[in-house]
Amino acid sequence: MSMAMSMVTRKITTTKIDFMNKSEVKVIGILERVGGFASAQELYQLLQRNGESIGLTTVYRSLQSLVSDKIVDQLRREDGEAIYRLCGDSHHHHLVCKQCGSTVEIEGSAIERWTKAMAEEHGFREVGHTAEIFGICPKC
Amino acid sequence: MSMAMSMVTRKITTTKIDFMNKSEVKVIGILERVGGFASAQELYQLLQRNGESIGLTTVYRSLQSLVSDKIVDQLRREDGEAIYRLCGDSHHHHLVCKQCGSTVEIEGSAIERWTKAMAEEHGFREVGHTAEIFGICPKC
DNA sequence: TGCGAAAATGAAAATCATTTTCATTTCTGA
DNA sequence: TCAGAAATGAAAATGATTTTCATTTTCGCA
Ligand SMILES: [Zn+2]
Ligand SMILES: [Zn+2]
Ligand SMILES: [Zn+2]
Ligand SMILES: [Zn+2]
Repeated sequence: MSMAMSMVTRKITTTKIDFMNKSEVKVIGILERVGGFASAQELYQLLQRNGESIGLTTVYRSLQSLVSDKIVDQLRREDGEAIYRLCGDSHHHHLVCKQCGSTVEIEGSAIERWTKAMAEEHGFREVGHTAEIFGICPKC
Repeated sequence: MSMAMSMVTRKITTTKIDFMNKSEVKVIGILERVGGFASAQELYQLLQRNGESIGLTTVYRSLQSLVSDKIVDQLRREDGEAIYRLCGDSHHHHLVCKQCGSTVEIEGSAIERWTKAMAEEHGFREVGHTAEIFGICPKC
């Protein structure tokens, strides 16, 4: 559907290696710096602050393309806004303070196993998950 | 509407009914008829077709209220639209098909323990959590 | 090197779910 | 009965995302 995608599809006939266009490289660059999830709007603002010349439309288009090429993961915040991150960033979860908003990244090997087990038990494939813990931190 | 009546009769055994207004009862009635997830817009249209007099704003307001009372579950479709469904009383999580939207309620004792352990480890109190699994179901 | 086609870009408009505003109606309890 | 509170919904506002479309850039090839 997207131009970038059809281009990739066509050129991939022999190898998986292909180039991305300028905008996609910029988006990947900022995602790298962010190191985790960010929304399209946030990425756009970060790029602006970094002095990059790129339009919001193009940020959205690049993200779409990167997602459909499996280079970027797309999830949803609780309010429905889409958030993106580079595939391969280490997977983790969050412990968030309801009061002050401070966040702790936590490892979730237990939850990873639980997810896998539940999915298998019900015959689901291509499984992903979300898990966040909310509470009140020691300081609050 | 007979559907709503049966609902009222059933819910009277709980304390929840005492805090529900007319619109919330209507919304619960249509959710019962739907029997699964539906968006606010869809519920509104169904209510209209059923000849119910209720505004879209009120549907949204009722859903918000029911969600915060833990009577209704709120999830997100892949496109970010919120979807709702009547929820069992006990705490549970969901296994949702990305393709057809079918859902399975799952027990999460493992994840409950994980949550508690993580919270304790970091000194958090008054802890709650969210956890959903997304994948493709056997039928799809 | 130059040209025409294809791809990329982004500003502005459109879309669409959701929220807010606010005036009106309905309910409640003394 | 009546004043204040709660509920309602139409219309406007919001905000993310998509679409449109005119312009610019890149690419393939002679
Ligand atoms: Zn705190
Ligand atoms: Zn995980
Ligand atoms: Zn399915
Ligand atoms: Zn749980």
